[in-house]
Amino acid sequence: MKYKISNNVIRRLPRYIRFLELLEASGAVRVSSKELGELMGLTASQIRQDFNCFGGFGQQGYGYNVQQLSEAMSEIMGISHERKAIVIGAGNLGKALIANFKFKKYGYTLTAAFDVCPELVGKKFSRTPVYHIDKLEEYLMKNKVDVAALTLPGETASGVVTRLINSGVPGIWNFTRLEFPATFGPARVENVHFADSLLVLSYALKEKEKEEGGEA
Amino acid sequence: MKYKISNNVIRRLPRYIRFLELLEASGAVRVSSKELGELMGLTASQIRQDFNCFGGFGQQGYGYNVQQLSEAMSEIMGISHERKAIVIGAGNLGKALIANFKFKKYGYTLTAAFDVCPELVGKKFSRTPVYHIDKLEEYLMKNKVDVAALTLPGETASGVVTRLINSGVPGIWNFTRLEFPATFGPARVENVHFADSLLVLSYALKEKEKEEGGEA
DNA sequence: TAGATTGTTAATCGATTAACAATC
DNA sequence: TAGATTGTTAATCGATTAACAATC
Repeated sequence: MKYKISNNVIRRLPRYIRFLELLEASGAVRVSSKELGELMGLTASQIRQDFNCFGGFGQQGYGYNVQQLSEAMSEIMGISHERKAIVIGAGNLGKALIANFKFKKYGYTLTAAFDVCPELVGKKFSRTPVYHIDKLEEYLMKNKVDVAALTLPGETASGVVTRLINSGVPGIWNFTRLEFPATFGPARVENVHFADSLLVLSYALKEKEKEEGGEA
Repeated sequence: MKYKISNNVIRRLPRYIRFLELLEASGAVRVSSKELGELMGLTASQIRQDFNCFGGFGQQGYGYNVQQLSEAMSEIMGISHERKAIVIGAGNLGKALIANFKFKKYGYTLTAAFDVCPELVGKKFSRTPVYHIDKLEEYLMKNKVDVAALTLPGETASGVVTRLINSGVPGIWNFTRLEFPATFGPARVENVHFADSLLVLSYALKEKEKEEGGEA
């Protein structure tokens, strides 16, 4: 169970969790790798290989217990670590995270937001207080923070990342147009680039149009 | 130049574009696969292989012209198709897209937003009018739409997708908690799941902690 | 020309799929 | 027990890397 798990596998795990929760919600108690594969568009073989990176969750002749498997996957992703998050930048995207993102569901408590805008500082959104970004170090000194979500303009992001790392924040969830390396000094970074996915969609549309043009 | 390009390559292209634009902005005129590889954390070999899926953009002994290459990549992604987009759901995330996302930069014009909320319907955000979702079919009848961004609650997303597809919208940019297949009937779908990336970050943090624990 | 770097072929590596014995 | 389905090994496939001749 303990060597290096490939990145491909890791990135499939959250997807497994989502589908398993869906199954759970629909009342399914057990699922076979074949059924799950059909649902998710994967081969049964791949699913079994993926799961067996972490040990045997199934039972021959039966399949997998949906709830048990779902919990095991969540556990592997570290959902029970009781982590703390902050949001930096309380613009629309920051507010979207504050108001709608289910931090709790993924093991996080959102403890604060930061912004420069005087109209926002001092307010609360969905019970999350907004502090001035100048108070960042002070806050980090007093409060453990595992992940900072960057929802601020790209121009200012670079400096903020330096400050976060200097204050020992280990996780950066980056929504800005900048990209930081996955391992950035002592920190771990996840970059989310909306534009990338829109471009991939554009490409798919182009391909589709070509196919249709070709057929006609 | 014309067979099937692998998904891995396609998903790397937007990233190439981003780094090339960065280089361009920094005033670089030429770049070698070696330099670009060091910048992006890829091998020079892989970069040359990727580019050569689409034909020879470089020049032996010289490298690649940054601007030319960047434009060629953008072109491959179909950036010049002059596409139209709408946003469905004008909550925080919808507003974030409307206000901050550079649709133009990626070849899109954002033409409308839709919502159910009476406080929003009839208003404009950053020059984008918000219509009632009941008017969706009417709007789609009169206006070509290539991509609909779904920034509404998951509960209502499924029905909206059916309506979009019935009205012939070919592209779905899905930000809800639901997941649709990449090819969903005649439509092409890109799913964006914030939670997936946060979980991957959680996993990375867990690994980091384990390493540090191990060393100590 | 000599040096650099591409485009491209060949080699390697890793990931996915297939197969099947183990076993519930 | 017979049937189903896992866990796991072996085979295949595809993606990445290495190598090098072509050429700017």
